[in-house]
Amino acid sequence: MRQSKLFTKTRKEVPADEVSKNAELLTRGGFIHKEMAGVYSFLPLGLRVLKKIENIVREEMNAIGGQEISMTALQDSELWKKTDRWSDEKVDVWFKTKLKNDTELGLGCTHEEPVTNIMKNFINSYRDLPSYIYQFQTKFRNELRAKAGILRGREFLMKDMYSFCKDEIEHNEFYEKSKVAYMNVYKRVGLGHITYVVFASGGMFSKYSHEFQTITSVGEDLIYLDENTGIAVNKEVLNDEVLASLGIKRENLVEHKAIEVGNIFTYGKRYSEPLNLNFNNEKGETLPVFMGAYGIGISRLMGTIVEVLSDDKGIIWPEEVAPFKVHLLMLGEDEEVKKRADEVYEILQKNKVEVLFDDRTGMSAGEKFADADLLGMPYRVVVSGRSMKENGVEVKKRNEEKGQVVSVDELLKLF
RNA sequence: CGGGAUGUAGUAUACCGGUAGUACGUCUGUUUUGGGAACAGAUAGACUGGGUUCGAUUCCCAGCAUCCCGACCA
Repeated sequence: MRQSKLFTKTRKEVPADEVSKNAELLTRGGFIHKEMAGVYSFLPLGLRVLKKIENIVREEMNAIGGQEISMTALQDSELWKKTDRWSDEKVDVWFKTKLKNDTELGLGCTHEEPVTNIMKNFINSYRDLPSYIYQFQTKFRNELRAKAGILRGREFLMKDMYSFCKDEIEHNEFYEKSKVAYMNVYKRVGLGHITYVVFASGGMFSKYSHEFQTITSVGEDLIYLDENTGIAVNKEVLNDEVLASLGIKRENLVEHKAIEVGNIFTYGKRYSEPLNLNFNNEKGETLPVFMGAYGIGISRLMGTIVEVLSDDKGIIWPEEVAPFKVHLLMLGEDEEVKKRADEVYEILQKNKVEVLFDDRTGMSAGEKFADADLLGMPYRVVVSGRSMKENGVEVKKRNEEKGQVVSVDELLKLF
C-alpha cells in the first residue's frame, strides 16, 4: 500500500483524553478512532492488525476441531428468561432495545443462550457429539466505566467458542486441548513469554475456571505465580484449599499485575438443562449435553500487544500481527531515488511481501523515520541516494538499533 | 454506582467580566532533504441551555461529554 494514498495520518501530539499507552499509540498512529468513551472504530492499519489476530485465532480453533459460525447481535429476551439471565439484577451489562411493536430485545453481550438454541436443531444423538462451535463477534456490554483504551470497551470484538460433549470426561479432554490452542495463540501474537494459565473463579457459571493472563504493570488483575512450575492463581481464589489442590506453596508465589486475555469455563448442564439441549446415549437414555465456553477478546488482545510491545518511539508489532511486514521508505525526491523505490516496491509486492510504501513527498527524513517507529512495522527498508551509492537498500528491524545495506536479492531472503 | 476533575481552532494549549493568543496541522509560494526543516502569507476556535451583568468564553445553575480514583467486570 502506498502511504501517500492512505487516508489516515499520524499525529505528533498525544490526545488529551487518552491516558493508556495502547490508546495513545494507536490513536497517534491512526490505527483507531474513538467514537465515544469505550467505543472505537478500527481504521485501515488497525483493522489489518485485528484481522491478523483474528486469523491466528481462527487457525488455532480450526486445528482443534472448531467450526466457525456467525450469530446475531440482536437477542430475543424470551430465550434469556429461560436461563434467568435477562433481568438487570442478574446481568447488569445489558444494552436493551425494543422492536416497533414493543417486544424487548437485547444486544448480545455473550452467546450461550443462542448457540445452545441453535444446537437444539442439530444435536439428537451421542453420534452428534462432541461439537465445537465458535464465532468472531462484536459484543456489547454496558460497562459502568470504560477505560484503558481498547482494553475495556463497551463494544468489542470477541472470539467465543462453545463445546458440546456427552459427558465430563469428553469435555475435560477438549478443555485441556483448548488450553494448548490458547497458548499457541499467545505465542504467535508475541505474548507467549509473559502469558500464563491462571486458576480463577468461575463467576456465576462454575466454581472455578481458567484465565489466560498476560503479565504487565497496567493489568487490572492480580495473580500469584509459582515461577518454578509456571502455575498461577488469581487473587480472587487464593486460599489454602486451592493451593493444596494445585500442589503449590504460598511462600513460592510472586504477585504480578496482569491483563486477562482469555478465559475458559466448564458449564456442565448450566445451559443445556434450562434450554432443553439433550441427546440420547447408547442405551437410549436422554441426557443433557455437557457444555463449556472459551473466550478471547480480539481487540483487547491487540491493546495488550501494544501495551507490552512498545518503546518510547512507538509500537513494535510482532511479525504475525503487524499490519505490514515491511515499511519501505523513500528518502529524497530526485528521479533516480523515486524510480528505484518504485522498483523495490514492485519487487516486494511480486514476492508477496506485505509492504507499506512511504512514497510521500515534501517530507524530511526525520519525519519519515519517526512515523516508521510509531507505526512499528517489523522491518524498515530505506531507498535513498545514500543506499543507492552502496548498490542496495538499507534494512533495519524495528527492535534493533542498527541497519545494514543489502542487495534486493538478499533482502528478499529475509522474508 | 460513590468520589474527584476538565470542556477554548483539526490537534495540543494560554490569557481574560470589555476586539481570544501561541505551537503543531492544513493551504499558497520559495529554499531545503538521513532523525519530527526555514522564511513569508493564509486558514480556522470558547460544549449546550438558562441566570447574574451595561456587557459572559470568563461568574452561578442545569444538562451533555470526556478523563481519573474506587466499586463492578456475568
